[in-house]
Amino acid sequence: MREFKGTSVICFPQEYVVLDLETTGLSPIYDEIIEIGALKVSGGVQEEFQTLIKPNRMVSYFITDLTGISNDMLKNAPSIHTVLPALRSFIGNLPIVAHNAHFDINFLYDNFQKTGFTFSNDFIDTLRISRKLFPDQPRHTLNHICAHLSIRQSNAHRALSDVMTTHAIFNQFNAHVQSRGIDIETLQKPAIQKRKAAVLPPPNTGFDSTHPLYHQTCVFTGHMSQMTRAQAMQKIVDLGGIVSETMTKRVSYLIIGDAAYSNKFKDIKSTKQRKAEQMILGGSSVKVISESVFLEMLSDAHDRL
DNA sequence: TCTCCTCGAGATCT
DNA sequence: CTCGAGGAGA
Repeated sequence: MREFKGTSVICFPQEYVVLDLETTGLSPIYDEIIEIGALKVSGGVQEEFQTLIKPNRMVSYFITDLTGISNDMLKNAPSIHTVLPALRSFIGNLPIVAHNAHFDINFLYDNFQKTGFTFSNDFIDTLRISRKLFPDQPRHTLNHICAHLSIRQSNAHRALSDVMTTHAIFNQFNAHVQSRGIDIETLQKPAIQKRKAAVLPPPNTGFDSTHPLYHQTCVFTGHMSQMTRAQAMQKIVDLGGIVSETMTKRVSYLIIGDAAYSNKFKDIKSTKQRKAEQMILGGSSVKVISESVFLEMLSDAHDRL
């Protein structure tokens, strides 16, 4: 489905089309476009595209309330089929800039396809860029970004107005990247995956030397159901224990998460568990325990406090 | 240590 | 959809 859909890219090209749609709802399959707004930036010149579109069914009160677009306003508007050819030539092969671009791209793709046009333009999603540039921001809606960057919005939820807002955001993102010398390539690539869960030093120095985990080396396998692996590691460190990544002869406990494996690996033991069983056959005293038994050992520590 | 895969959580558009 | 976590295998 949507075999020829373009790629989501992160870049700040010289030429592009900022675009926004108003629709009868969120579903590209069941809902229809009622307004198109676009701004083409090409060769240092800006050109606007704006039109209302008459859908085949009524616009709900919710949408009229949200956008200010009423059925009466759409009464004499052109149908989508008469608008699409002009939009297609307006856009050309330029990349599309939009906020939550998949929403607009999917609507356009489906409508273009029905009308016999191809649409495989790449697209630049300001939502995605915002999350990359400002990961500490709690939200990345158009409204939140505007407040954060001190951008003034006018007539929100009308297509061309939102286009201008998105364009202002896009320009500020560009300036932010330029001024800080942020490498676009590193933005485009997925973030570097952390291999190890971060574990902080224990808060206390006086450990309970009688606790069963004290000075014991522990290894995890499988998904924990009651807490994250990082939290479990922290518990062990806080009790004076040691966390290891690999099964070696100095490991005392292998802790198996209770959460189910994916269907594909159901009933298949992890390599860590097989290694532990081999070691036990060879005379090792490593103990293989379930997550629930591990949790009991932790609560045992609470009883002593 | 590295790459590839799967899964779940969380978020945005009208 | 995007991303991070975690497992598997080399």
